Amino acid sequence: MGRPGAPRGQGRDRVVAAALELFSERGVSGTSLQMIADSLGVGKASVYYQFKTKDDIIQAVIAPAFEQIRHILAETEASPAPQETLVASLVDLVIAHREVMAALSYDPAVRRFLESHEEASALILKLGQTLLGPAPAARRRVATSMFGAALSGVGVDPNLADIDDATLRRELIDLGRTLLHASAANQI
Amino acid sequence: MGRPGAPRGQGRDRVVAAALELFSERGVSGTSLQMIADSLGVGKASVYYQFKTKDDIIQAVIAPAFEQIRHILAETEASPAPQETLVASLVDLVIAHREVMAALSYDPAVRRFLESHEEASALILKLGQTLLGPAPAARRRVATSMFGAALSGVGVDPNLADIDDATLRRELIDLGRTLLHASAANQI
DNA sequence: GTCTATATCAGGATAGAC
DNA sequence: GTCTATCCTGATATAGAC
Repeated sequence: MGRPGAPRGQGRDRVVAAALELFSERGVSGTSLQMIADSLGVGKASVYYQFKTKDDIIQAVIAPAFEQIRHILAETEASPAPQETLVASLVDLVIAHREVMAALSYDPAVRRFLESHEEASALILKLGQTLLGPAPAARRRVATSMFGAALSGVGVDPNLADIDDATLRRELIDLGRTLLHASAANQI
Repeated sequence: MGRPGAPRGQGRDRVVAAALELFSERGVSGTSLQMIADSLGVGKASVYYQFKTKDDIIQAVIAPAFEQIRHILAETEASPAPQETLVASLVDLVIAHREVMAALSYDPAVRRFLESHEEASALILKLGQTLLGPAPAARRRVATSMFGAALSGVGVDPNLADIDDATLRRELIDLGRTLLHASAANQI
C-alpha cells in the first residue's frame, strides 16, 4: 500500500495533530502514546515508527511556535521601538498557536523538556529581557510577569473560546499595552 | 515510641508540607508517593497510613486556600463595592498561598480533581462572575481572564521570587485595578 | 507502515509483621 | 506508626511477523 516515493511527512503530521489535541485536553503527562495511537486508529508501535520517543513528539508539537519566536526576536532586534512591536508580535504568536500555548505553557513535562534544551530557554529569556528593558523596577517586573502569564492564560481559558481571533488580538494588545505603560519608567 | 496521647496531626502536616514542596517543583502528576515518602525519610506505606489516596493529599494541600476563598466570597457579597474589594482580596489570597498557586493552578491532575468536586468548581465560577459583573463585553472578559491568569502566574514566576510580599501585593493590586478599570463599562 | 506480543519499569494501593 | 513485600495496572519502548 501507499505508492512508493513521495511519503512526505504525512504520518508524522497526523501524529503531531493528534498529540496536540490530546495534550491540550489532558496535558502532556496525562497523555499516553496509547491514547495517541487510539485516536489515530493505529497501534502503539506505529507511533513509535514515526517518533523514537515521546520527547520527540513534544518537540515536534512545539517546534512551529519556537520557529515563530526566533523570527519575532530577529524582527524585534531590528526594530527602533522593540518593546512596542514585541507586544503585538507576542499576541500574534499566542493567537496563532492558541492550542499549543494552552496545552504546554505550564505543563511540568514541557518545562523539564525546555530546561534540557538550552537554546529554547535562551530564546524565552531573551524575550523577557527585551520586554523588561534595562534595570527594571519592581513594578515593571511585576507588570511584565503579569503580561506573560496573561498571554498564556487566555489560551487556557475556555470561557474565552467563543471570542474570535481578531477581537481577542485587539483587546490583548490594547490591554497589554495599558498594563506595560502603567509600569514604564518613562511613561507619558 | 512517641509518647502516648497527643498525636495531633503532626504526621499529616509533615506529609502535606513535603507534598506541597514537591508539587511546586515537579507538578502533581510528576510527584509520586515514593518521592513524598523519600523526602520524609519513611516508606510509602507510612504515607498511606496518613492518607488513604493521593487525591486526599491533594485535597489537604489545597484546603487552606479554598477555606480562604469561601471567606472572601462571604465578605464580598456583604460589600457595597464587591469588585473593588475582591481585587484586593484575591491578591491577598495569592500572596498568602503563593506556593500552592504556583504548584496547582494549571496542573491537569488538579483540574480533574476540581471538576469532580462540584463545590470547589462552583466557588471559582462565582469568583469569576463577580469580577466580570453583569453582561460583560468582550473587552471586559479578556481583561478579567488576563487578571486571573496573572494572579496565578506571578506565583509561578521564579523571576519574582526576590520581591517581598508587601511590594508584590501593592503592585498587583494597582496593576490589576488598572487592567480592570481599562475595561469597565462605567469607567471614569 | 502497521500489527501482535512482550520486556521492563514505575505508579498507586494493600496486607501483614514488628 | 513504620516497615517489607507484593499485587495490579498502565506507561514507555522494542522485536519481529505480515
